[in-house]
Amino acid sequence: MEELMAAWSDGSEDELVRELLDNHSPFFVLPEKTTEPDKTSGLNEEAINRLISTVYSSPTIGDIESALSVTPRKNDQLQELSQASRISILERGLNKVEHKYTLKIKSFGNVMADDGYKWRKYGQKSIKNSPNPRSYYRCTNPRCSAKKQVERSSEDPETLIITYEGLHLHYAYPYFSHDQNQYVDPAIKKPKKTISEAQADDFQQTQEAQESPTNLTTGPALSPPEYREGIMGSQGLLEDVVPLMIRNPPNNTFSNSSSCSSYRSPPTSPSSLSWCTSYSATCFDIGI
DNA sequence: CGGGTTTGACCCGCGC
DNA sequence: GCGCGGGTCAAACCCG
Repeated sequence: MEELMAAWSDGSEDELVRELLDNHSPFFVLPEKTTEPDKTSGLNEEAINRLISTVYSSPTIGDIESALSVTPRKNDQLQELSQASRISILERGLNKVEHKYTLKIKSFGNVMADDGYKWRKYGQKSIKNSPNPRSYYRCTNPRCSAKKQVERSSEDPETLIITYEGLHLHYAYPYFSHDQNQYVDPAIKKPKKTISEAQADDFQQTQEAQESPTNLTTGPALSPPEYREGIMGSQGLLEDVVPLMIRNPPNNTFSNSSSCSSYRSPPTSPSSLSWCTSYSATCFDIGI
């Protein structure tokens, strides 16, 4: 496992750039061209360069904020919710420390915060001087090294502190779902309930996660049912997040977080870039 | 049964 | 060297 982790953190940028330059790659949708009927002809040099530079640069708070300020939705209800969520996100502060992003959010009522990714809990530790433990999660996709830590603020028990590490912009919570069944494409098999339900005692943060990452795109036209059928079948969704998400410093100091975008499984999909995204929700269960 | 959680052990870096 | 704290592992456990 270690080896694997190490392995996929090498040469990721090259991989990415190659992918970016591939006009036919289904995994990248350039921000301005997403609505273009014919994607293959829609890529221009400028856009490519922009993406490439994006890949090679670190994300900034500004990037995230601007991403969050996009309103790609036509769905009124969601839009409304999103708006509120976005505001609350930005107000509460998103911080970047080193290569980690920390997000503080309030757990308003039974609103559940969900980032649309499926996480697996792999540890929990009690924190010194705090009654609340910290939970450790990692992306369920074995190819993804994205991790997050969730803990409750000691000052304000209502506030959750989520620290994201690794790719996939897990550090940005674009939208929060209030309603269980938003965006559940009937054609899509409903994801099984996860983690959350089982233990979302505190915040009852249960819900599907269909909506979130999609909205991160700076592009105008990505809609939620990007979650095409085939949970494992579709590896996609990179288009959901790629403009912001895939950013690694060129040097190796950040190596351990380049995984998602770099690893390729030889025989299967040529571009297993971000299918880390699953639509199953994850909730914050911060200990009990 | 398979997948996810619990939870104590283990590892490792750091300060003394 | 030692203790401490944060992070991870992994076996046991739980649950649909």
